Amino acid sequence: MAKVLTSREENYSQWYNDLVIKADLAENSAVRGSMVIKPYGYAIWEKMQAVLDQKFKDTGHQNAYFPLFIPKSFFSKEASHVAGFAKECAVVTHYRLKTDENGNIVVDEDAKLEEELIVRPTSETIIWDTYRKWIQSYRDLPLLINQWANVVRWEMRTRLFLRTAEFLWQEGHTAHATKDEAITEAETMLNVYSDFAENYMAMPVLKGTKSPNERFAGAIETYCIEALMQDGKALQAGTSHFLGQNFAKAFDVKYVTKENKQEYVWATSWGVSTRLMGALVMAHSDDNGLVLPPKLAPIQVVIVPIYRKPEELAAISEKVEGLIKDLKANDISVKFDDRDTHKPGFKFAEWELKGVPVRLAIGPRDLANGTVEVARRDTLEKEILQFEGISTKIKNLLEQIQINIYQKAYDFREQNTFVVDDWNDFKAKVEAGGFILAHWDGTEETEQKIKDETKATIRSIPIDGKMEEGKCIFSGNPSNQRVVFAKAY
RNA sequence: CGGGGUGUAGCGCAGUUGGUAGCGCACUUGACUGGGGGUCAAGAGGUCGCAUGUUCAAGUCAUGUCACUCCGACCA
Repeated sequence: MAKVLTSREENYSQWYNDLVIKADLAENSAVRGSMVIKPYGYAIWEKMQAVLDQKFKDTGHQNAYFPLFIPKSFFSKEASHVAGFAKECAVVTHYRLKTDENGNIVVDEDAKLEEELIVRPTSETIIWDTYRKWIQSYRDLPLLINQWANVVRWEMRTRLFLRTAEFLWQEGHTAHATKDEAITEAETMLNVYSDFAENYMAMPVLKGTKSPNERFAGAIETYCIEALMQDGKALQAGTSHFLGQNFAKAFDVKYVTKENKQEYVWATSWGVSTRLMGALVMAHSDDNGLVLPPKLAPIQVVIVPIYRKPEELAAISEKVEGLIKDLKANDISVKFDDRDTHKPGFKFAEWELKGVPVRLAIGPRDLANGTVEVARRDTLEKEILQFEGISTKIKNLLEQIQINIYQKAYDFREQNTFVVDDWNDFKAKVEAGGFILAHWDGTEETEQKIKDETKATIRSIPIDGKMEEGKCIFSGNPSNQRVVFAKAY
C-alpha cells in the first residue's frame, strides 16, 4: 500500500502533522497560528461537544454566552491572573478603517478606543464582573454556568489542535456559598472529564492536582487529567480549578447568608478545548491513519460496494438497503460509499486514513455466497462473514473496538510508567519518555531545577496516590508521596 | 525574541556558467478497467512572494522587504 504519512518512528511530529492534514481534520490558515477546522474534523468535535454538553447539563449546569471582548482594566483586578495571561493577549485598539490618500486601507487613528479591549484568553474576569450583578443572596447560589466559545492566546509556537492561537473550548464558571461546595464542584467536573476521556475517547488519564508552578493563574488548586501520548510525552487533557475567593474579591461579588451576613462567593472554573482532538489523534492512530473510537467516529461503518457494471451496483445497493436502515435504527452512523469516481482500493485506503472503525466490502462474489467482508480499523483484521444477521455482529464489533483501543492505550501507559528513585535513572527515563513516579520535596525551586536539567515537569500529583515516605529524587529531602514527572506538550 | 530554512501550476518539488517555464501527484476528456491507492491517450493550468537595482537579457546575480515554516526560548 502506498504510504501518504510519514511513519511515527521516522518522525512522530511530522506524522502527527501529516495525519491531521491528510485525514481532513484541519489545515493551517492564512493567519499565523490559526487553523481551519475542516468538516470531518469538526464533525468529531461536534460529537465531543454533544457528549460533554449533556454531561454538564446532567450535573446541573446551564449554557450562556459572554462577550469576546474584555475591557483591559478587568485584567488588572486579579494580580496573578493578569501576570499569567498578559504576555499572550490580542488587543483591540481601534474600531474603524479608512482609505488613505494612496488608496490603501489603513487603521483610522481617529477611531482609537478610550480603553483597549482584550480578546478573551479566558473569561473569568468578564464573567465575575457579571456575576456581581447576578448574586445577592444565598438563594442565588450555586450559580452553575458553562459557555462554548472561542478564545485567543497569542502563542509563539503553534501546532494544529495542540496549541493554536485561537481555539474552541468550553469554560464552566460556577459560584458557591461555601469552600467545600466549590471544591466538590471542581472535583465533580474533573470526574466528568476523566469519564469522558476514558469512556468516549478511549484514552486513559491520570487524575491529579498541579504543583504551584503549573497552577492556573488565579487558582488556589488546579485539578487535571493527564494522558500519555504514543511518543512518551504527556498531554494535559483537561483542567478544573478551585479559585477560592480570589475572583469574588477582585470583582466584589458578595452574598448575604441566612444569618444576614455579607460573605464573598467561592468559585470554580473548568475547561476542555479542541486540544482534545490532538489527544484523540495521538492516543490511538497508526501509520495508516486515524483510529477513531466508535463512540466519537462521525462515520462508524462504511460500506464499499465492489462492482463493474451498473446492474451489479444496483444489486448490491438493494442488498444493503435493509442493513443500512437497521444500523441507523440502532443509532449507528453508516455511509454507503457508492461513488463511481473512485475504485475500491482507493476507498479502502481513504476510509482507513480517516479512521472509520468498521468497513464492509460487498461484491458479486458475496452476493452469490450470501457473505460480506468485515474489516476492523483498530487491528486491520478482515474476515468473511455471513450477511444474514450481520447487523448484530457489527454492533458487538463496535463495542469491542471501543474496549480494545482503550485497553491498548492503557497497556501502553502501564508499560511506560516507571517508579524511579535514582537521579541518573530519572534523567535516562525522562529522555526515553513516559510517566515517571518519583519523590519530590514539594518546593518550587526543586521543580524548576529538575525542569532546567531534564525538561521534565510535574504533570500531576496523583489524587488517589498512596502515601509513601521517601527522599526527593533531586534534593534528597523528605517526601511523603510520589508525583508524576514527564516531558509535556 | 534568538538561530536555521523555504517562497516557481491546486499540492509536493526540480530548474546547471543568466538565454522561450519543467517533473510527479491532483485536475479535464475519452477508452479500457474495477475484491487494497489502476492503465493508455489527449488536454488545461504560471505576471517564478513583493519592490528596487545590475544586464541586450533575471526564476537564476545584488540590495531591501513581506510571509510562512522548523529548532530553541516561551507557553497553567
